[in-house]
Amino acid sequence: MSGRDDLIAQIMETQREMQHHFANDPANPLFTLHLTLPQLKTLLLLSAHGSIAGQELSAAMGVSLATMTGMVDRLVAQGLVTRHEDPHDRRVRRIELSGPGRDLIDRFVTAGAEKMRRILDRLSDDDLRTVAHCHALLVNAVVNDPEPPTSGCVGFGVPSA
Amino acid sequence: MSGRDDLIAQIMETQREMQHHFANDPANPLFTLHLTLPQLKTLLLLSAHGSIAGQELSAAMGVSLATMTGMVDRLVAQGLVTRHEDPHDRRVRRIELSGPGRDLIDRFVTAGAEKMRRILDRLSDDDLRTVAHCHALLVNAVVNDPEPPTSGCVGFGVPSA
DNA sequence: ACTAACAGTTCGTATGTAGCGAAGTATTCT
DNA sequence: AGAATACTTCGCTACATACGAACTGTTAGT
Repeated sequence: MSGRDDLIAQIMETQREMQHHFANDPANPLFTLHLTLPQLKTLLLLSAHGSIAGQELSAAMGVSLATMTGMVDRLVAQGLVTRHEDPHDRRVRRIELSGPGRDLIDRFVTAGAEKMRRILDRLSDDDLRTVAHCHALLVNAVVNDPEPPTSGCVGFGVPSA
Repeated sequence: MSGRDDLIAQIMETQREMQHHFANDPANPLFTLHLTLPQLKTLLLLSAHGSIAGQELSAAMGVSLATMTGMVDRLVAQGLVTRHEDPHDRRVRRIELSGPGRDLIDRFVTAGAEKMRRILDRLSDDDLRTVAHCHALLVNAVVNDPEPPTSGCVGFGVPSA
């Protein structure tokens, strides 16, 4: 095993440790979320796609159009999504996150930010620069990852720098 | 605004960008999970506590004991948790994650690890050392955070590094 | 203009889960 | 022995997901 492999293994292990630490935190929003998993999946899909047609959304969710209608009805009722007629084809309904829906997903996805900020506040100037440098190089690599995102497993074991 | 504040704001923003990137990934396990949110909450609680008594678990979940019995029944039926009589008090049932339950939670919490590994594989030796150093200092800060974990919001916007 | 295809909604049906309180059973404590 | 405790079962309610069939409105093709 090379030094590189050791370093990578070490990084992966510390990453894993941190992820578990956060997942187990009672402040994890999963502990207070008042949605069902299919609803959360829907909101995440909308977050990824922006505006999407009903047909596409039901296909992406893997359910029938009739089921999707009911689900969107309930999300609309909660004010988390909006539904509009497509300007180019009046048969089509375009669905997207509402402001509150976007806020909820953002808070959910970026959970832990306050704790992270607190930790950054306590770093020395040098360490802070190291972290900033590290983040900069990793965000570039993550966002520009040439592999199709089907090969990895993602979730709120969301790795970051 | 000081240079430190700028650095911190920059880190938080790149962090947020990465977290959204991963959350939107179709490989996010939230898109394929066949559990309900209360079930997932239960599993995460068990992950945090190890072995826990039925009464404690129902209190932590904020539901009645009768409800918790049903929920644990269904998780036992899925092979994700085990239930045993407490050796010190035969009235008490101790519940804990089974092997498969532990695997599922680990995979869930550390989702994205494969993509992360791929990215690390492509870093230069110098950059890899930077990331390792950064991880080392942050994991220490995260795990030893003196603040009670009630003040922050956590989830799979799980910051790392 | 007419017809077929398409997108979405409504309706009826089925299933599963969460949630409760009351009653029952087994165990522990006084 | 009796009271308190921990859990389970039962009966009930509510909600959400999921489906296919039928329906309505719109678009595209002839």
